[in-house]
Amino acid sequence: MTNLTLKQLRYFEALARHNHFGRAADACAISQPAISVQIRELEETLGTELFERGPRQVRLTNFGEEFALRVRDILRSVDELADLARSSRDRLVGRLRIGVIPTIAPYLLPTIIGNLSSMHDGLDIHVRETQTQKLIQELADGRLDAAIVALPVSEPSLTEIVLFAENFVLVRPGEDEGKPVPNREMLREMRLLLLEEGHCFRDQALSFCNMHSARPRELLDGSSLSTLVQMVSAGIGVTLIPEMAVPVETRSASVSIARFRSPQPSRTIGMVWRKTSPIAKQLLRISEVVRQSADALRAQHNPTPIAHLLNLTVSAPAITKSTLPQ
Amino acid sequence: MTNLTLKQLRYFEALARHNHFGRAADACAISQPAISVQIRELEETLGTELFERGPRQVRLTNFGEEFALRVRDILRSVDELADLARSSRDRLVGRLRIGVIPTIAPYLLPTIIGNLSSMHDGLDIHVRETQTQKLIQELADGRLDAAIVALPVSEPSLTEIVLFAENFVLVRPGEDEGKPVPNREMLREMRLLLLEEGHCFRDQALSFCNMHSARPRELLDGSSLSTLVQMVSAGIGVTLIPEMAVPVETRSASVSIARFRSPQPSRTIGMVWRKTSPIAKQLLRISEVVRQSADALRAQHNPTPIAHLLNLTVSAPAITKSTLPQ
DNA sequence: GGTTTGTCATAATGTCATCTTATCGCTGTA
DNA sequence: TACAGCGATAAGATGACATTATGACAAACC
Repeated sequence: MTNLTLKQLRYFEALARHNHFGRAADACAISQPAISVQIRELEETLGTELFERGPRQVRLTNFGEEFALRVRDILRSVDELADLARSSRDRLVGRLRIGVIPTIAPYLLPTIIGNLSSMHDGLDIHVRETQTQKLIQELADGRLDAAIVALPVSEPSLTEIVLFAENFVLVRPGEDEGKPVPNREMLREMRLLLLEEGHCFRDQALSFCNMHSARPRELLDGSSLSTLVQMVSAGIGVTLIPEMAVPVETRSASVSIARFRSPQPSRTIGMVWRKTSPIAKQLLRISEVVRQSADALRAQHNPTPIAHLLNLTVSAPAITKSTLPQ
Repeated sequence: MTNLTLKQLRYFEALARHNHFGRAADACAISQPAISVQIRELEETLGTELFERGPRQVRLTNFGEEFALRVRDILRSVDELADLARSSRDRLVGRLRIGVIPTIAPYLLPTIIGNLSSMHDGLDIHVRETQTQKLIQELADGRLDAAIVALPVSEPSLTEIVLFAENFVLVRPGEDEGKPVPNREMLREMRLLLLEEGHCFRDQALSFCNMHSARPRELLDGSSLSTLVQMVSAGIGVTLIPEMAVPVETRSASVSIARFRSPQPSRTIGMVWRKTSPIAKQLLRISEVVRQSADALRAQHNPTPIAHLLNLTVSAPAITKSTLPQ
């Protein structure tokens, strides 16, 4: 009692079509005994005769007719499987789940999603916005396909690719416009507003000041860059924000923006995915799109484009300050 | 580049369910390398990865998810095939195409169809009413499953089974009621109305009179027994009809019915089907139903039931005549 | 009426696919 | 660092399936 095989069903279909063992065998590019044996085994497996073998002709039985209808359906479905695979071999298809940290998401995502959607039309993009730690966990769990975070992540199971570097700028109350830019030491004396625990950007900012998260609340916690900027605007303190956030966050706040002297604080933004991800190639291509989107975005607000390589020491000739019109 | 196999799809489904090669292999009652190899080959065939193999877990890719949905559909359909076969192994199912000669059909069919339908509820019965020659041809061509005809057919490729024997009775104008029953010789002198060429009953009647179809139209041709009886009723001649037709055909005609003295003319009605028919067993059972239906039908109109065996010489004690009320 | 032809079934044998056992290599963990 | 879990790989054994050759049988043809 062997099992049903697709081969048997294919032979059956051919025989049902030709009503002739020899011609069906030709159609299947096999010899006549091969099909003969396979049909017999199929019938034995089923426990029913599918064909009525007359001396002059072969004919489907009633049951065979019914069987043939279903078999044709099945074979079509199976062939569609292969088609489906072929069509999605190179094209990225289906759901793409991408995670982004909150200090990037609002500024980069609209552009990225627009570009990706227009380039891969069958793609539906799910975005998850949360802190690095959770993103990495979800990535590892397979609940995300990729994440855009600050590097390095240093997970050996993940591929990291650099997208760009972005500087941090100082956000002060509007009336501080023109005042000398504080250095790190001075910054430590000021009331520095930062994101709450868990945000990588908080750690990056603290790191710039040579402070560590152990140092408790001399500083206030804000839940978003937007909140921080609003608090600065209200004169509560100062904060750092990534360059990319400037256009959006300072639009409706009376604050002044100042760049630090070299070495400017900065972080590297990159994209990560599981090394085992089967869409690694496509993700690499996507990372290109993201990088270009980011470049375009920053060029749009920054007449002097900033090199985006990590190990770059810019000796900024002067302070570039900009207080954007609200 | 091997072909897709049901086995591969089954293994795939198991792995998709368990996300674990070892457990999936257990579920399939095979070793782990077997499933490992088959999945790899499936992926090679498709040209796409179905699973993402992490160090700690195995997970479906996006495409794998889509694939799994379709595969489950396919596997279910395939399993249904086997179920279908099992359920129709003994039960007669689907279409039953049965042919009946015109001198039987109107009298027997209503009962037969009723009985068969109620016994096999999935059965849809197609009836073809035409002359023996065509029935046999259609049977041989596979356009019919069985036929009810007068025996013998003497086709070596067909199985014949006797259903019953039926006598012929003489139909005379109503005013002949009570007149002596003619014998064969006398019959030849009378104006004998018969069915047109091609009906077996015509030949059987002629044969009884020791006439052969070569003998031309001393006699008129009617296209149905009903027509013949109506013509008799109009005084045009006499005719023979099978006993079974009496109740129906003499209902609305003023004719008298007379039985012949022994040896009574008779014919054997039987059922035939291709020896190669896969439903031979079921047809045999059906023939039983037909026989019982016929017996019941004749008993209903004939208080003295007539033995239905072929080689039977009945010395009819008297003439049983019946002119039924219209 | 024997012979030929067409057709499917069966037998013998070879080949390839596929399974099993044994083992490796990697990864995460005690 | 050693160990345990898990999947991949290798080698040998087994089984499925193909091919060629041949048989059986009925139809068709001298």
